[in-house]
Amino acid sequence: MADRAQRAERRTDALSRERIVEAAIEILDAEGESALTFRTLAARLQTGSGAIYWHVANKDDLLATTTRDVLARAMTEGARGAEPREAVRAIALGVFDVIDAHPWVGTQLSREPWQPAVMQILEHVGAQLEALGVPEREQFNCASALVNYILGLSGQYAAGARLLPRESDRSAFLATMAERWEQLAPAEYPFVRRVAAQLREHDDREQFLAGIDLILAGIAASR
Amino acid sequence: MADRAQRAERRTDALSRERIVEAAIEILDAEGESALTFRTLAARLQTGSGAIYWHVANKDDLLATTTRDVLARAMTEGARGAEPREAVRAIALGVFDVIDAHPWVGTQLSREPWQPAVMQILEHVGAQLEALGVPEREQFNCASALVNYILGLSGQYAAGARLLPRESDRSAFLATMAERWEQLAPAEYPFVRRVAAQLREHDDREQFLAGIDLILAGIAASR
DNA sequence: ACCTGAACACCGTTCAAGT
DNA sequence: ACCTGAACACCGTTCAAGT
Repeated sequence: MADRAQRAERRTDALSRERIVEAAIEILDAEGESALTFRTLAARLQTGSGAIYWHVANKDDLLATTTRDVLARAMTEGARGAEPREAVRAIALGVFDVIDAHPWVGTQLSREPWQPAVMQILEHVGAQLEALGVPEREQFNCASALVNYILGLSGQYAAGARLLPRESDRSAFLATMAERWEQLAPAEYPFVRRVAAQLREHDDREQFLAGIDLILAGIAASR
Repeated sequence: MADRAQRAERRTDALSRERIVEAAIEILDAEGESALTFRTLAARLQTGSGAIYWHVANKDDLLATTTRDVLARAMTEGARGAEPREAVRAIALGVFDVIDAHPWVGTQLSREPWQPAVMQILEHVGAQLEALGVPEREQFNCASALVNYILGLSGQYAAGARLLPRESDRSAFLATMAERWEQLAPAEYPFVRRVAAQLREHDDREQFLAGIDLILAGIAASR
């Protein structure tokens, strides 16, 4: 009996890849990318920093796994059943919402090429193209365009969140940016100055979706 | 006379923002992103690492400047005169070629939001939209779609180059990737497995351009 | 005003030593 | 087999001291 209780307790306490990844996600969400170190992680798991290396290869491995895990949840939810155009929009919005909730995912997605998380997005987007009537030999280009657009926005959005003071909101950030745009040299930046007002009022999510729709329209047009 | 000669010599030796940025670009090009530290930079400039801080604010400042400088050369070249669709393609290809030649630029572009280098791309792309007949209130969305797509590909391409052994070429890298795609679980990755063969043969530059054309077609279609 | 370079406060990663 | 934690080889950045 004492034996069993002890074993059960041991098991709860035991380090594992899953527990490490879970703790890493918690730190990333609560305190941001810069707060995740092997020392803080070891402290939270009440172990030595070297112990972590028994379960994960290195920091890149750890970050790729956290990213894939968080993204996988969003990927399985949306995009079931729906009409293909709607499915693509749902996948894209799923990714957007994950990055809105966990900006560090956006950073991570553009750090390693063709990492598992990116493959998931590529697969789910690509799976819709057949139903959209895209010829086989153009499917790769179309999927690549959609994925690269999604990754590009992810990166910029995450970068914005990274330099956002924790309390301040996105609209204040956009207002500051818009002001900076308006102060650019008129001769060099006529276009940027013209759209500065739109930056202030714009909704990131809507603009993101507008880009997806543009690519979908392009796919439909060049079919 | 002696005085003048000395002054001239001093000037050549003197540290300056320009010389620092120039040396940083040389290191980045020759040895990659990980080789650029304030210590290697100071050694190459034959000075102390602290001296660099007199001329640049910090490493982010330095990297943002190197990125803007390298990109600015490409930006001013292409895209003059031409028909607006061609101009957009020329701008995009200009960015692609810069990143092909200096992969670290791709990494850098997605690290800070709306940095000078990104503003340059946005301005040049946006300036073509009026001529393309895009209504004012949609110009921001269209420019954003094009820029985010360009940045997304930049990031992936640079990430690929980062883990490429220095001697090996891109096609070997693609072959390895294609093999890995073919070994993914059939049930989970049917689409990716189907396009794996295309990955092996595909041309990055052409695929990049195909994406630009897709967005341009979408812009034309939803006009 | 500009430069030097040691010092500070960190990192990721390794590894001998423990259990 | 798994964990500990000191040690190693780095970083970016600061700053007293020099010229």
